[in-house]
Amino acid sequence: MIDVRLLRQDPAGIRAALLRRGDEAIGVAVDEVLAIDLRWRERVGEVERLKAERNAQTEEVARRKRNREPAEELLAALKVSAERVKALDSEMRQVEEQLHSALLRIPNLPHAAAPVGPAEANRVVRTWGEPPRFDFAPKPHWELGEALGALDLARGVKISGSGFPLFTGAGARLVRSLANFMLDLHTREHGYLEVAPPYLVNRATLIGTGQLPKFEEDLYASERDDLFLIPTAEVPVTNIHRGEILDAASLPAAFVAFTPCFRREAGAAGKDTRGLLRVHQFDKVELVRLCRPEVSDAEHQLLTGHAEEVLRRLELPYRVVELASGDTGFSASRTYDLEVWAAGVGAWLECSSASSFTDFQARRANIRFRPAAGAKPEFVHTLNASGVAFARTIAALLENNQVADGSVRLPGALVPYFGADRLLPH
RNA sequence: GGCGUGGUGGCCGAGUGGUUGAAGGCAGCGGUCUUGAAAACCGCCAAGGGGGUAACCCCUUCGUGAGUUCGAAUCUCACCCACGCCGCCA
Repeated sequence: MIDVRLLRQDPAGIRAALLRRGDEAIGVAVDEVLAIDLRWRERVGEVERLKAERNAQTEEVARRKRNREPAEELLAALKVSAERVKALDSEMRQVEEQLHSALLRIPNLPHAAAPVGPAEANRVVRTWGEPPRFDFAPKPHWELGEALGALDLARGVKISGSGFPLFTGAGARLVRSLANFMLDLHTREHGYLEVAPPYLVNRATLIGTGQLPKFEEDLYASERDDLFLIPTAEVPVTNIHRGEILDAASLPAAFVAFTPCFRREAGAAGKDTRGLLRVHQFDKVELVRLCRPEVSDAEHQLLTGHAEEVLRRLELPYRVVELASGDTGFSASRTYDLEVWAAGVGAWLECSSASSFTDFQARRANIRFRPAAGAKPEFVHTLNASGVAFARTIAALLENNQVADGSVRLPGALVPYFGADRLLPH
């Protein structure tokens, strides 16, 4: 949620900044917020003056009752003004509700340093590693996975439908190895606290991180309970401290969680959906940080580095892409995508998104900290990054490390977790 | 699912329908004392919003919403949540 006071102070500037996202509808939404805010402020003054008057008269009644003085004529007048207050107050609260719900639909301000424009303006900021060369035609991961007995997509379809991969044998073990490898790296070397959060969350939680109210159709829901399957661990983990005032000494707070992620991918049908490229359920190790506002840019770089380290240890060539304003997600201010090279499909696959949310989520989720003892609470800044998502990483691992004999080599970092240095065909 | 108990400030915990934004305690902050610290004692300590250059003034908030009343933390109703017991179950 953006700060409505900033919007009041500099409507033109905020509007222009938001329009860097390239969506004209945002301008309309901003104008709507400004109009509602104006209406709200017109009413607040009047209602509060009326209430102050009523409160004073009510106190006078109390005083007279105590002194056993008559108060009949006051009581009659108060009956009338009480009705009036009630009417105006409920009208004002309605406007307030409108303002709040309109504000929840305004995206975050793009970071000043982010490139401006649509996805085509995304900028590659660095590249690591060399794409492997083959003296044969490298196969895509879905062929490799089937041949290795690691992936059974057809039966995943039977059980649940397209986009629900079934990992088997060495594939399932690879999933488990990756989870342990990443969790160990982030907890032992990067200082994260491991958490195992709920996978079903309520509306307040999803509003906190920004998935609701605007993107309900992207979520799987258990309607009877009004609960939703998490699209990412960012959602439950960022909400751990929702509604709390944190001690400054506890910042930065750093959490890591291994969870499945569930995405309906409504509207994405047919695009890059072969094999593991775009699925409805995938596993992910997620990093979440809460910090003081003044260090959030530095925290963002640090966090991105933590995610990159996973790919380096897995010896996967990758590039870091800074998203342009128009391609940055609703809640994010600035995002670096990590894209891993996959030799079989011959493409860069997004396997992590490292974002800074400034105070946008903190404001929605009401996560604050006290800068010093006795000082006013302030909103924290929130950040998160995948560290990293499994499905596409597995695709890249299989495709990049395939050998002519049909086996797949594993990077040294995974060997102790997997218990072997390669996957062998059946 | 059934029955029961309960939701009050950063935390614990009082609270007869009328100076209760809310006793008391803990934590925190400032001070006295002390070489320093601890202890003891004294004082200050909620959040959000509107207005004002400022001092400051005003409004709201005791799970949420509605109701009764001139006035609700307190009374009524509905809902939500937590805990306990029973039932079902990994």
